[in-house]
Amino acid sequence: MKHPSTRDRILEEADRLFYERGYEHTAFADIAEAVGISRGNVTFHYQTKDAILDAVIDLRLARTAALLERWETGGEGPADRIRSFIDILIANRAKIMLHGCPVGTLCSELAKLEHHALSHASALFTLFQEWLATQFAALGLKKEAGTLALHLLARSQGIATLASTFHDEAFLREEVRILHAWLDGITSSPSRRTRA
Amino acid sequence: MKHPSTRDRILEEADRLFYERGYEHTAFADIAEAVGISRGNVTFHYQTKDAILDAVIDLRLARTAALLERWETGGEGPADRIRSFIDILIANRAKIMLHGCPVGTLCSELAKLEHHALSHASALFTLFQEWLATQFAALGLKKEAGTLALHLLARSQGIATLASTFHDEAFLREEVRILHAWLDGITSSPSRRTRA
DNA sequence: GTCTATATTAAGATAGAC
DNA sequence: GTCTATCTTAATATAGAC
Repeated sequence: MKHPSTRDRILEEADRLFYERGYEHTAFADIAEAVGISRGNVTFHYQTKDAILDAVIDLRLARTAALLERWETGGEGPADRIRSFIDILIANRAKIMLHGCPVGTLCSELAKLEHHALSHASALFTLFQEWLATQFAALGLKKEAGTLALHLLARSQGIATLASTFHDEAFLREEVRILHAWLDGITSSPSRRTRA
Repeated sequence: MKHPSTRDRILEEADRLFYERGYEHTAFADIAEAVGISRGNVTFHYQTKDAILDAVIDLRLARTAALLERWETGGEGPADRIRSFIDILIANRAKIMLHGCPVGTLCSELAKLEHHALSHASALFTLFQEWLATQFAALGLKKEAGTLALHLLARSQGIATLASTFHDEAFLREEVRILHAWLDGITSSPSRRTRA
């Protein structure tokens, strides 16, 4: 890790730039400049831009899986694990207010481009969804676990979209508070869970 | 309206293409082809692409204002007006599942581009927000009206984002059902409104 | 108002020297 | 592995004929 390869540094900068500027708006030259190498060197390591995108998605998938595994093996119960998910909005609020959610904005862009990598990128959502569904099931909500997981994903997405549009931290914090209240309502009174 | 000017036809096709393909991914040539004129003719009517974008946003603002006014002068009360807003997700589901929300996806793209038109485009959100806040205030929720309006906007955004990522109509319909239940909960028991 | 032709810039991608 | 140089394509935008 002390001496990352040029290939890894390209991947790292591409990951950041695709998030900050979007996939299409990021040029080979931008990546090369960020790494401090020539354009030709970038194409030596990754022949096409699509190849970089695929590698970036794989990197994000691996990091997401590792994050979820850390949360899974953590000492807290399923409710606290779901709270960890909700609190990403707070932990990453600075970047979210500038660039939105890295998963949602990538999927939205790829959907508009009708890019074949959309199904690859949407696996990021699926990772979160399945993990969240596992937590809801562990709370005794096995039947609605998948629906609740998608619902929470959608709520997070909407918060990120509006927070980045208005660069509004107060809104983001208020919505996170409401999400925690929603979760509390689910864990304490299961019969009312579909109301929210 | 029977004989729209070339300028209006350019605007109409640009509006559609910016929604379907995104702003940056739409070229002058695409607009010209859709209208059935030459590229040079497009630039005769709109000198720059940014000028087209500004005109498209103005068009959307005018149409949104007209829509909200129709709902406002309609016979139903504030709760039914909010239901009209929620039901756009159903009415426009085919396009939403393909291209997402026209407001949210435009604002997300412009935020990534750091485009100066973002503040112009975000006025679309503000139109909806202020109108929704008026309805919530009319329901006797004057104090929380602004927060509730933003909350509902965020919920709609999240639904549109996931619906377009997964092209999933069942998810969209289920989430609309949950939104209606949320609204019912607010109108019937105000003390629990911030829970959802 | 509409067209063709063109200037200019930038991007993705390739070839070959070192 | 890294660079410079170049090919090719496509995009915004302009100029000028009709």
